[in-house]
Amino acid sequence: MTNREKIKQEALKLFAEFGYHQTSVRMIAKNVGIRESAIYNHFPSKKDLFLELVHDGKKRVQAASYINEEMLELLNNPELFFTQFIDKVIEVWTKLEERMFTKMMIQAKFNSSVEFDLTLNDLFAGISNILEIVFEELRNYGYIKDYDNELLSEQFLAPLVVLKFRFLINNFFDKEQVLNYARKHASFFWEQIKL
Amino acid sequence: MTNREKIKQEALKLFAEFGYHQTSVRMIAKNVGIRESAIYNHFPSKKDLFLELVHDGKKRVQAASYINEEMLELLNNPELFFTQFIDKVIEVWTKLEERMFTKMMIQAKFNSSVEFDLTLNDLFAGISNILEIVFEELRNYGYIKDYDNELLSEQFLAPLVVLKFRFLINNFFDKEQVLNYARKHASFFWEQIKL
DNA sequence: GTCTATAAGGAGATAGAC
DNA sequence: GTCTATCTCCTTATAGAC
Repeated sequence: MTNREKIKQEALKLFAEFGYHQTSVRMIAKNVGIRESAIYNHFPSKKDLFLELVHDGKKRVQAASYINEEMLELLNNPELFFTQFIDKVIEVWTKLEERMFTKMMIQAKFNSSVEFDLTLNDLFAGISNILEIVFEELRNYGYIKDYDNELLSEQFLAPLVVLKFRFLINNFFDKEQVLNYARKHASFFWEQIKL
Repeated sequence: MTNREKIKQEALKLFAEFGYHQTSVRMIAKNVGIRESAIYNHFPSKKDLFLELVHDGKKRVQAASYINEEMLELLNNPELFFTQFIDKVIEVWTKLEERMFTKMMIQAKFNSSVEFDLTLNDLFAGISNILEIVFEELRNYGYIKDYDNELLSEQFLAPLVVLKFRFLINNFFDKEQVLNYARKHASFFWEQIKL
């Protein structure tokens, strides 16, 4: 791993834990094992380093896949589909890099310090889009009651978003516990909307 | 208004907007119209000032009432009850002081900088407790399906929490729009759980 | 590419006059 | 209680040797 990559890795870790402003270039350098000034050989400024992390994370978030071919074929068994979908979402969300990125993003969003081109909605857009397609299909099959796709998507997602925020803040989570919680909510949701 | 009160007012405003660390004692003093050193006549340190704001906010949150006698009598008309309950919650949540305090809290919680004695759950404990009582009553009356009170409470609350986070981040909201969104979700929720 | 040294400025906090 | 002046430390960033 090059020093440039190490810098990005440590920066993400520290930005996520302490926030952008509370993380100094000195801290990043120390964690990498180089001097502060060496960082400026790779990035013109602290802000540019941050923006590159945002850019990387944005691409990763947009590329994240919460669904595959096999799962789409499970749509005729919605309960099973949702179980697998939830597992996939939690699997992606609990990856260390994803957690650090989201935490860094949310902190930056809350205090209007650094401007950057990624909204909170962008973080959940991938899942929302899939959900709306899924509900459309389920409705066509006559499996669910007739509600607005967007409303259904928000209702399904909200408890998961709250769950995610909670474990990001606590900086600790038991993956099994998170999974159980998410499955319970998905199961409740399905019970409500099924025909 | 005394200078001490002014200091607290401006500090809350700035901590909410920029976060604890990104707000300097100098900024607070400037907004009040005094010199930095004068602040130390009222508070031994920046941290103490912050902790006093947390203490005040905590008391306010714990004292917040989302329900009254008349509303409890509406429990035999749950749909109307939930409409009024939602209106009350949004009314409390959209108050300037409440918004600033919550935003300050969440920022402080996300970057584990200052330690203080208030969890994110505390912020929503008041509403959760009422909801669990409400669901207990509604079940006794035979109005709703038999689900765990805690699960129902979380499902009801989650979309509202997400809504709150969203408008805190955007720092702007149209109260009518927020109300419509909240009512729509409450109405959906009621449709699902009613017998 | 990394180092040492340093600049320039902002931070929290204090001393002492009024 | 507020002021001016100041201390000490930490910040981002740069210059120039190796």
